[in-house]
Amino acid sequence: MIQQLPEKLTSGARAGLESLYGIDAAGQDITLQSTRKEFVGEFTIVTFPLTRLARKKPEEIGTELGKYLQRELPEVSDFNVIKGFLNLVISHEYWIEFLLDAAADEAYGTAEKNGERVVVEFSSPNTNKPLHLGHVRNILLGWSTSQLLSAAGFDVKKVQIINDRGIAICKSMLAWQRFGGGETPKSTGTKPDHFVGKYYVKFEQHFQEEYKQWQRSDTAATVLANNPKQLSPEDFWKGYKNKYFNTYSELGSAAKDMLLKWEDGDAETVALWNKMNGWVYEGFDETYRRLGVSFDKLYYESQTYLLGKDMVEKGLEKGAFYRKEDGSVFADLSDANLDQKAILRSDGTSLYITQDLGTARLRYDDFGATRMVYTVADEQNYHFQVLFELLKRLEEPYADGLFHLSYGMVDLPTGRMKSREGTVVDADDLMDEVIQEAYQSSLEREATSELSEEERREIIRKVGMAALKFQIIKVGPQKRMTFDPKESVDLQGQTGPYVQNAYVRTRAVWRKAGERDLTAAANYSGLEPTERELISQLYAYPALLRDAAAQYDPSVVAMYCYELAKNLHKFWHDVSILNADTEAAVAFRLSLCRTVGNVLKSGMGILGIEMPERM
RNA sequence: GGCUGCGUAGCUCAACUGGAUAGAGCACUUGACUACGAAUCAAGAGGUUUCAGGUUCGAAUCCUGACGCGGUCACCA
Repeated sequence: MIQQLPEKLTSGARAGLESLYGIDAAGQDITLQSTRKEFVGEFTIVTFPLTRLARKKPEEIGTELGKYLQRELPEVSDFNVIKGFLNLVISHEYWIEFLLDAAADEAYGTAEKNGERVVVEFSSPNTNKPLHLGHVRNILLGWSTSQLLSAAGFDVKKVQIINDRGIAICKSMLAWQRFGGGETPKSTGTKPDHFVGKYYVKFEQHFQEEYKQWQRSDTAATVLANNPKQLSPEDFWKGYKNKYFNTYSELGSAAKDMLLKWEDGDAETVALWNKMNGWVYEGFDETYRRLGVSFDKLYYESQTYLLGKDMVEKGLEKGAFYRKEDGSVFADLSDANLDQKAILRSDGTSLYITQDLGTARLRYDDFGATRMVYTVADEQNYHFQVLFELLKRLEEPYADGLFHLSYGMVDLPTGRMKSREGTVVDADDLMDEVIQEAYQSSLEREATSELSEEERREIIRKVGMAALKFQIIKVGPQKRMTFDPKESVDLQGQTGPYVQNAYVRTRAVWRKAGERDLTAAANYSGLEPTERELISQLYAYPALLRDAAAQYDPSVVAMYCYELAKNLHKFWHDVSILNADTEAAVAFRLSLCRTVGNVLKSGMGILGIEMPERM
């Protein structure tokens, strides 16, 4: 279905301006917005900006333009003017026809395939510890954005780059080797990624212990005495930790040795590395499965970390980069307000940014995508500015389609999550918690009592996950958010289950209605305000999806679903459906329920939230 | 300190990108189940949109400055 009302109204308004005032309005912006719900009408034209052109008061323009539109456009049945606002009422017939069309269209709202391919990266964890709340926001955001782009017509490929190498995983490996005593996830009954994470923590504990002991040594005393800023020992040692790790620490050098061995391809080390990463992936897979997300392709840093040198060469040839005397390669981005940036070390080895250049190219070669979206927290804003600028200077074919889906970090009510202070909220625990809460809540209800135990468990899972997901996705991506676990288990108010409940109601009434002949719906007359509200909201859905996709912002969809659900609940309360006065009203309202249900399911589906048939 | 983002009800968030009396939810107070499902609805209370200027018919939104809170400034990732 083509959305044309806004275009018709604005072009009609332009024609009106020409006919009424002889203004050449071809290039004139017409401010069209949806009418606020305290006023009558569905669309509003703001006439303030037109006063200069027409040389009349805003009210007069509103009235004259209103009359013109009512006369010229069959879709406009009435209007009213309040100050500089011309509120247009859309005709009953138009709405009914629209609704019946939409009710018959299963895919209502989603766009035709546009043939353009986009790669969306999200999650991209390290393999040394389990996923936590921060990853959850990343994953939900990346996933829902993928779905959104897909609904907007793109051919989406979902990828992640797994940071499977480096010092972090070596710490876990070393700790397990030294302190593990041969235990395994199976032997301890631990989820495998948590098992590996436990050894990462264990490494840190032993390291801290070692560090404390060392601080009492003579060497340490000398270091402390030479402390240039005269800090207190406590503060000094805090900042010295990395230096200690790299120079004096036995555990530190053992971990670094392990990394070197890994880089040399030492068979034993690589086997250990494979074993522990394998455990982590097993655990991640389960978490991803529970979150309901999947990927089209996984990139592993161990296979990409040497990439990018050909890009460096290309940059040198193009004159975009330059080589210093010591052999290092830099790009001068100062004209883009981004400074000098190192691209290659003087020993010729890659940097993080080098690797990202190579990976971008690799993805292009793999998928031929003209757009790439990176779902990464806003602490890396600068990095992506640099990366995108470099790719632009390399004149890569996808350079204009790069987007950093930057999002704010997740805080707890107690402040920032800190692994060292044990305040990190684990993803698996969090899911358990919300599902448990949904279970408690379901005990008070009868609605699902005749279902089997298994069906009820499935509903409870959907409800709990909806609460968690909606809570996170409804916040705009750029915004740093405070996540209160107590609120995430709320099932009432502005929540996922609230929206689910609206859907369930639309399904319940249909179950009761059975098979029906709905042809009478076309004869319905006398739209209630709550029905008009629902219809114009449904009408806005396709454009809303398009805009949300253009902005890479799934929170827009979440808010829309909430508003639609809210109006459905109000409608439900205000009017009778099956007991309506006329057969036409029954048929019409059933159609309305069907379409609202479809759109709710579609919108929430984009967010990765499943709709139960009962709850 | 340079660059950058943010600051809206007690709390968590909106505000169609410059439009109407700044809206929701939670929490608080009150009312509605003999109704197609009350995980619902309705009502009340809650605001100098951090502050001070400016731009204009009109500012939470744009500009300048101040204050406050993040992030980032490696031949780390």
